[in-house]
Amino acid sequence: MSGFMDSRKAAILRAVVDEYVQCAEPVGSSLLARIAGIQVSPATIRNEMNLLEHEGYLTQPHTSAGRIPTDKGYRYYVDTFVSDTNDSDVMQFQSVEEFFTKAHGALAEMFSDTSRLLTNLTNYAAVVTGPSPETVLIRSVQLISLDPKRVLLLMVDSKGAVEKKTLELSIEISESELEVASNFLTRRLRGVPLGSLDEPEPLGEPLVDQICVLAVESLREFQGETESVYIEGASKVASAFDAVDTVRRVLVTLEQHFLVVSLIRDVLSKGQKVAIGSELGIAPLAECSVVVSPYVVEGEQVGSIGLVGPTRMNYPKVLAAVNLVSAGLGKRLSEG
Amino acid sequence: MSGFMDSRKAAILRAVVDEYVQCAEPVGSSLLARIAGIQVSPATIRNEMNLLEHEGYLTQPHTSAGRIPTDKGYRYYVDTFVSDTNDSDVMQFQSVEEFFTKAHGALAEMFSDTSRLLTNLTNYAAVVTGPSPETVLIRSVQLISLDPKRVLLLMVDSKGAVEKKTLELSIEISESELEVASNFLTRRLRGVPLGSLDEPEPLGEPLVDQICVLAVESLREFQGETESVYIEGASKVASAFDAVDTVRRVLVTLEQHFLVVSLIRDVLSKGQKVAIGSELGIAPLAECSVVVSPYVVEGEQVGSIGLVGPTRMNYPKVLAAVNLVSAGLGKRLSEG
DNA sequence: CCTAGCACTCTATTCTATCGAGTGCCAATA
DNA sequence: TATTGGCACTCGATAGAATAGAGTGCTAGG
Repeated sequence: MSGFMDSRKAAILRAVVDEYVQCAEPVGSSLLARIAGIQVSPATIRNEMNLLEHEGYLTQPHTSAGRIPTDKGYRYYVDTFVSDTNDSDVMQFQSVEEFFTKAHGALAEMFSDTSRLLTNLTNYAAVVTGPSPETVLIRSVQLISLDPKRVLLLMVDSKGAVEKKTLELSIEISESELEVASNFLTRRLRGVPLGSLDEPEPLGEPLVDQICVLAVESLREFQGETESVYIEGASKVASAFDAVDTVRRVLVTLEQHFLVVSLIRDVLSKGQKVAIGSELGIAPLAECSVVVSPYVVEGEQVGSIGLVGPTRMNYPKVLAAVNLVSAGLGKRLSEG
Repeated sequence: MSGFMDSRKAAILRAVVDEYVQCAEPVGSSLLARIAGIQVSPATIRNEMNLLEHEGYLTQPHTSAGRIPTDKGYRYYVDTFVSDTNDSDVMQFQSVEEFFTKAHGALAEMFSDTSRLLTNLTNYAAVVTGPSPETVLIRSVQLISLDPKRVLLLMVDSKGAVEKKTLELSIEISESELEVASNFLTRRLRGVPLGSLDEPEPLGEPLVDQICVLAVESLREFQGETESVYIEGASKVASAFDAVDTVRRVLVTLEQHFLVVSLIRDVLSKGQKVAIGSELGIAPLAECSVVVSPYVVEGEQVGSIGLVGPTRMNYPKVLAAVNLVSAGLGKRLSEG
């Protein structure tokens, strides 16, 4: 067992992945001999494939079938043959470019539209996570009277997102007092990260102070809510697998947003952009791969986009799409 | 052919639907004779079922199988046996009640949480449509300075929803001028329906007037964006059908939000709460039924909720759930 | 080191036979 | 006249056997 990957073995592995991704059927030695740029006989290819199987890169569904890649096989393929540079074809590039120049509107729509764009580009499920609360700064705080005992708290953050909440008061408060409180809060909290809010010093006016305390309390709650996730492409999942069981399992998993978010976070924290099958550590997603990319706004990484498809996916194309969309989103958000 | 539905035939039809909804298998005469409260022999039941088939209420998958209901059969069942009153069981009622008393937060989250509630109650896909722009009144308009030449326009509407847009100015404007404009716009536009905005009379200050015109223009654009749809429960669709093709078709259709919205609108406009299979007039949803209910806020019907499941669904339970949730949502929105 | 040849394995397909659920019809019955 | 037991019939579902073919591993010879 020469547990070592010479260039011919690598070429064969590559060809198996390419072929299987395209046709979804186990690929045999004779097919490879015909197709690939490998000028050796099927018998030689069989020998190599045998080695590749023993080393864990390929597997056989059954004795008399061709080979399909294992997760380890995909991993080698991705690490060796898929470049992370944006060498995508021009058509895609243009459509993405166009999308981001035309796109405007609220942040939430921006994210969900981006998610839809990515799912349509790739035909797999797309995930876009909004900015995490640590990177969000408070820009403005407004208090708007709904009726004498209820006030709407509005917060605008540094990314232009708006959060709101209704405050219930035990006592009545006048519009002018609200204005004082609004101004005080905005002046005091502008530029403060949403993640690190402390109590404001009292102003001396009991009514205003009371509402300020209430407001800061509520602002803290926004911390959790700014964690937003946009997942699109359920129908693509149904197209990607032919066992309805698998479809169900994957969709159920994707509906647990926190799970998807932490999954993406985990992949990124390992410095990876791709995670394959068992690498995900989530049983229902054993047949899935995830491709992720953070996006950068004004030099700062604020969120990430991801893609969930079958392990048997076109990695080069998907990686290019994810890179492109994350770059586009970052650029767009830096401008607006 | 006595093309007339006596009470025994109706009872048999009812039993077929009940049984088929529960077991998903064609039901035969002997099973019915055992189960149902019908005290006649299988032979008699066969005769009745034969009639029901010829009249279009039942059908046979193949000669030697039991019967399953047709769309017409389901329709008769719903019209005859399913009451539209809220006689749901107490457990459900409590959990829904609890949800709506605890629920708070932004309108968008309210809707998507409601959609999730309904999909979890019923195990089918849920749709919640937000208020249509005609019924929305402006409550407050705020202008917030981002930098000297850019201003964030915020609008709060009568339902507590917030819309925002960044305005790009050709000239610089001071914070105090912004405050004047904010106050003017709020005073002038409070209570005006978003659907019918006209130009404000000029105030005399050119800078302020210019930004007011710009703001009103932008407010008009919000009209389209307040039309919101929240669809949840893709994984439930995957569980409801066992043909992956059907799952794919249904999911693709549900992703076309405008289609779903107009579907619900159509059903409601006919004064119906249930539409079954072919009645929907949408080929990919031939195997689906839709249950809808408008919800009422402060006496006015502002939106609707809907449910999409297989024709073979538990209509009484689903109708109760939809009614309950729509009532809860309406009540909650009337308060907040 | 490569490759042609060959025996072998195992799936997928086809065909047949059989089983059994459920029917429609008819004659008997209350 | 309405109901029912009896019965022949239909047809899908299941199982078994035979076949074809794809692809393999191994070996021996270039």
